[in-house]
Amino acid sequence: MNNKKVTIEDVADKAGVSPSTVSRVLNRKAGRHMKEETKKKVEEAIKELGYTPDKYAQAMRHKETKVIGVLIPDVSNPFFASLVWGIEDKASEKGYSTIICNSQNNPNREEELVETLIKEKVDGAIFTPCGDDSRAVYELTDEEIDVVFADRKLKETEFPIVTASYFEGSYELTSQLLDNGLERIAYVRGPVNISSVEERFQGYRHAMRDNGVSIEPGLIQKVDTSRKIDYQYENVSLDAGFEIAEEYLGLAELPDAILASNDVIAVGIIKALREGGVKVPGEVPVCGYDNIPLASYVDPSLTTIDVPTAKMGEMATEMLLNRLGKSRADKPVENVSTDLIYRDSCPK
Amino acid sequence: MNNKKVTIEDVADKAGVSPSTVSRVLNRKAGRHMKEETKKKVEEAIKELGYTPDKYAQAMRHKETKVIGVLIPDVSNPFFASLVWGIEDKASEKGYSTIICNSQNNPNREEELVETLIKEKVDGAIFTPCGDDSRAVYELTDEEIDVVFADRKLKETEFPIVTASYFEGSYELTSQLLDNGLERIAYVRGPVNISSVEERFQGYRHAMRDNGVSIEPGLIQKVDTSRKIDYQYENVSLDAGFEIAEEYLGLAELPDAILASNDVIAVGIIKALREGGVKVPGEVPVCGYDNIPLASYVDPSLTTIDVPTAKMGEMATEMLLNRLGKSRADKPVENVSTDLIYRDSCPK
DNA sequence: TTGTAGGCGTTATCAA
DNA sequence: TTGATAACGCCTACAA
Repeated sequence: MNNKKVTIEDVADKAGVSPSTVSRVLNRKAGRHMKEETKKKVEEAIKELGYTPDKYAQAMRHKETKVIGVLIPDVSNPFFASLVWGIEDKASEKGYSTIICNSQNNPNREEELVETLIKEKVDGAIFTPCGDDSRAVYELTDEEIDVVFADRKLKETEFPIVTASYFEGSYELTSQLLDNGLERIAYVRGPVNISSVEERFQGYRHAMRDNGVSIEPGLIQKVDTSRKIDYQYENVSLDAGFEIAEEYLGLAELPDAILASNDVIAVGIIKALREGGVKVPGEVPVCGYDNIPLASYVDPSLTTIDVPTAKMGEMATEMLLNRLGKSRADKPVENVSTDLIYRDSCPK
Repeated sequence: MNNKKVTIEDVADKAGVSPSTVSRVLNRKAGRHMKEETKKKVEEAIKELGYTPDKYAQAMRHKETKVIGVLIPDVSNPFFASLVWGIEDKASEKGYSTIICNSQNNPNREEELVETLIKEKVDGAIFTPCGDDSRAVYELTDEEIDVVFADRKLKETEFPIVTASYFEGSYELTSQLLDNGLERIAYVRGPVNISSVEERFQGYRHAMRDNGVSIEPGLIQKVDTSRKIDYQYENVSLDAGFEIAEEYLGLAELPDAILASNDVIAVGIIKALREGGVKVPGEVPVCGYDNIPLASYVDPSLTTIDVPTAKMGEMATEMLLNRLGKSRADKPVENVSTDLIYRDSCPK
C-alpha cells in the first residue's frame, strides 16, 4: 500500500498549509483558534495519506514516549500473567504501550532491566520487585520516572502501591479452621523477603495468637522458590511444596491442617500427602491462596483465597497514569479485597 | 546521581574531540583507522560520564530500533508464557528488546496490534496468529518488517516458521494406545482453524487409519476456546474439557480412551469423569499434550507429550535475527521435536 | 490565525 | 585521522 513513510510535510503540502499548522491540528490544546476550513482540509489530507506521527521523532522532541514499563518477577507465574493482562488492557485503552520485563527473581537482572527501562525512556513504571529491599527502583526515581508498585511493597519506603488485603485473607481463613476445632495448623510459606508472602503469613500468626493457640515449632516451613529459575514458574513451586510435605509426613504426628502461601505450593503438598497415603481433607485439610484456575480442578479442589489480580493490574495502571506529570498525586495506597473460597480440600 | 542526560557532545567536550569522533569510536565498523590515543580518551570520557546513546535519536537517524515485536494470543496460557520467556532470553542476549502483544484470540485486536508494532517501528516480529488466515501479517511485510512464525502456520503461505513435530507426537501416542488393544479412542480437539491443533488431530487420525481402525462418529469432539476470553487462559479450556467429557458420559458405551488437544483440556476431562464416577485410567485412560508443569501433579498424573516451548521461542528469535537486513535467508522452517511421556493416567 | 526557524541527539557525507 | 554540516520528523517560540 502507501508504503514509504508519509511525514507531516507531505500532509502540509497536500493541504496547502505549513507543517506547523498540521501539527496544531493534531495537538490542539483544548479549544484553540483556527479556521474551520483549514482544519478540515488538514484532517482530510491526514486521512487520505494515512499519516501517523512518528513516535521516535515525537519522543525526541518533547518528553513523552507513551510507553510504560512493567517489571515483574515472572510472567510464567499465572498470578503475574493476569496482573499483566490487566495492565495491558488499561494501558492500551489509554493509548500507552507496555514493555514487559521479567526479572526472573534475580535482583541483578532486575537492575539490568531497570537500565533498559531508562534507555527506553518509559514515561512510568509498574514494579513488582523480587525482594523487599530493591535499590533498583531508585535509579528510576533518580531519572524522574514515576513508579507505582503492584502486589509487593518495599521495606521502609513509601511508594505508591496497589496491593491486596493479604493479611485479612489469611486471618479469616485461619480463624475459621480454628473455629472448626483444628489447632495444630501447619504453614508453608514462601521466601522471607517478600511482603505479600509475609503478610499472608502474619495473618495466620495473628489469628493463632488472638485465639490463644500457640504454634508448635516445626509446623512452620519455608520454601525458597526464588533461588531456582525455570521457564515455567510452576515447576519450582510444585516441587518445593512436595518436598516440604514429605517432611510433615515424617513427623510423629501429622498436623491438623496445612496452609500454604499459594495454590501451587498447596498442589505440591497434596500430591505428597496422597502418595504418602494420607487422605485430604479426611486426615489433613490443605488450603492455598490466589484461586488459580486449576485450583478447582485438582482433586480435591483447593480451598483458597481469591485475589483479583487483573483488577490489581488495572488499578495500578490507572494510579500510575494519574501521577504522570503531576509532581504529587492523590491516593498513594489502594487495596483490592480478597475473598475466601471453600472447596472440598477443607471441610467447612 | 549524574542526572541530566549526557549527550554525545558532552563526551566530545570532555575528551577534547568532536562529536563525530565519538560517534566513530562507538560505531567503528570492523578495523577502522584512528589514533589509539584519541580512542582511549573518548572511551574514558564515555565511562566517566556514564554515557549511553539515545535510542530515539538513533532510531530516527538510521533505520534500526533494536526492538522486536511478539504477537501471540495470550501470555496467560502457560504454553505461550514459556515461549515468550525463550524469546526474551535470546533477544536480550543479542541486544534487542521486545514488545509483547496479546491478541486475546481476537483477529480484530490482532490487526490493531500489528498497527502498534508498525508505529513502534519494530525491526522484526515473531507471530503466533490466532487463526490460520490472518491477513494482519501482510501489513507487516508491506512495511518490510521481517516476520517469523512460531508454533502455528498460516494456510497456503510460506512464511519462515519454527514449530514442533505435532503430527508425529500424536501419531506415536495413538499408535501405542492401539498396540495396547484400545480401539474406541475419542479425541477432543481445539478450534478448527489452528494449524498446531489440526496437526495434532491429524496425527491421531492417520494412526487410526494406518492401523485399520475406523473412528466412530461422536467420539470426535471439538471445544472452541477461542470465543470466550478471560484473564486466565486456563479458565476457559478447563471448563470446555469438562463439558465435553460430560457428553461422553452420556454415551451408551464409554470410549476406550480419550485424547485431548492439550493438557488443560485433559484436566477438565478428568475432573468430569471423576465426578461421573468413572475411574481414570482404570475405565478410561486420558492423555493430553504439552506437558505443562501441573501435568505431573494432577491425580492421576497426565500422560502427555512434551513440547520444548522455550526452546522454540529461542529458535524463532534466532531465525528472525538472522534474517534482519538480509533480503532472504537460509532455513525457512525448523521443527523442535516432541517427546512422549507416559504417566499414570494411561497404562503402558 | 498561520508561517518561519531552530533544535532535540545521532550519524553519514564530505572536506580539511 | 578528524571536524563541520546536514538531515532524520516533529514541535514550539516567535514573527508576521
